[in-house]
Amino acid sequence: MKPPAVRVAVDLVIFTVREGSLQVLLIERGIPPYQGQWALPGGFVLEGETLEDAARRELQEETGLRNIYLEQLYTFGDPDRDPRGRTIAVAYYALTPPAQPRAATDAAKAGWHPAARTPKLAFDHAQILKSGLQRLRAKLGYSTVGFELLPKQFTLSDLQRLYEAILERPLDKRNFRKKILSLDLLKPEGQKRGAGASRPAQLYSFALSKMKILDGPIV
Amino acid sequence: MKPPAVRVAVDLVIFTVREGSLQVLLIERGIPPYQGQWALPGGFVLEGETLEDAARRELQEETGLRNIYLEQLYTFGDPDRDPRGRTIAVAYYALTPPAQPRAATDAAKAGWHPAARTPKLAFDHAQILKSGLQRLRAKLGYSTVGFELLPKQFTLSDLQRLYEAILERPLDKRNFRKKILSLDLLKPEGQKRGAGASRPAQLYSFALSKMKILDGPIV
DNA sequence: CCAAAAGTGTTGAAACTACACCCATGG
DNA sequence: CCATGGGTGTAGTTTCAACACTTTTGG
Repeated sequence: MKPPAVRVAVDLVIFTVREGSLQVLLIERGIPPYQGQWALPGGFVLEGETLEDAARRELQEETGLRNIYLEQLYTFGDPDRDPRGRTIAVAYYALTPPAQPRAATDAAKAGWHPAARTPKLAFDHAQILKSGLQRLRAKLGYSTVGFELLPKQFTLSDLQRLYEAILERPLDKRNFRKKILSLDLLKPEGQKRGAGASRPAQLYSFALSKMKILDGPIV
Repeated sequence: MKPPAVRVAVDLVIFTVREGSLQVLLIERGIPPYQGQWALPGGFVLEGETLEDAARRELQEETGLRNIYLEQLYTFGDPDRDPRGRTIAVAYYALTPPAQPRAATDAAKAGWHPAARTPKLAFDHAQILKSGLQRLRAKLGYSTVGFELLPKQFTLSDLQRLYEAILERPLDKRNFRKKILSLDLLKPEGQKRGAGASRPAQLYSFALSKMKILDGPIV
């Protein structure tokens, strides 16, 4: 028996935190199969491209996002996951600060949806999204991935709200701040956040340029 | 540009702990490319097969091992990773108690090698092995994967030696035993291990049928 | 002066680390 | 009786969880 030829796609679980909830970018499919249904952005791996190259190209083509955090998640290869024929999907997840996704090149609608309550998804994308969620939540607890969802400058309250939105549980303010500051990962900047009638908050930026796996738990 | 057809392989990082060290199963390649070099066992995914099916089939064909712990690791897809043409490899890792690998069906030599010092490996298998090692070490710390490397009955010293072999550092005997027993994962069996001129050790078996992610760290 | 969010310490409980001796057995 | 590995407890330290009031600002 000789190896069958297979198509290989990359699918992207792109997360952001907006309006107090974790959201995921979905595309409304313009063509069959699953025409009119929502799906994760993705596309086929081309000749001469690494898997990560393909993921970054799709990211750029479908959303305009570039230079954001990207990590391979899992590979889905059930023989009947795509009605058009054998296709395996290498899933990646990506994290971005809140941003307006550019319309996809093929004019399909793209938009943010709460990750906990999406519309019905095409293919096995519900399962892919679920793994993305699991991974993000787990990694939030022992790495600095969370910082990839914030703009360059942010307050400790911003960071805490982000953790609370993703983990879907409240965190103790004093303990959270103590823990984060003790990690020595943040550089204080100038004051701001005069927004609203309240005391302005210290702005910080992330001291590291790359995601880091920590020795102990954050939360 | 239309999607190119690609071949999809599964490669297996099969670990065991033997003679006090973590070892990995390697096959000596009988055919080009990399003829005569050592490689991870693996093979192509066939029609109608899920990825995990393919991995279990290869496991069985190449080593005779069945029903052992198997988990997807990472997918490697660099365009030039196989000189024969575009091939992506979905890597799995597997854990087995010490066992004699059956000769592979194609009569290639198969054998255990210390995971820390293997001969030069074919393809990008050194990189695949490295991810397998990383994952195993990480997962040892917060899950029960370690138990998959032991026979049905074992002593606490067996378990501790296993942890020490994989992590390559000594652990405190009293703290280790306290921690493991407090997890309430082990069922005591009848005495034994009269082997040698020393006090016989309590035998235990693993109380769970599946690998479990724990709430806190083991080590 | 009021509303809103920022900022700040302490205390009791739990978990972790380091550490040394006696026990049961076979030869 | 000796060598070998099995088995056991405590004390000091660190980490964690719970908890409430004061500060700064804009309106």
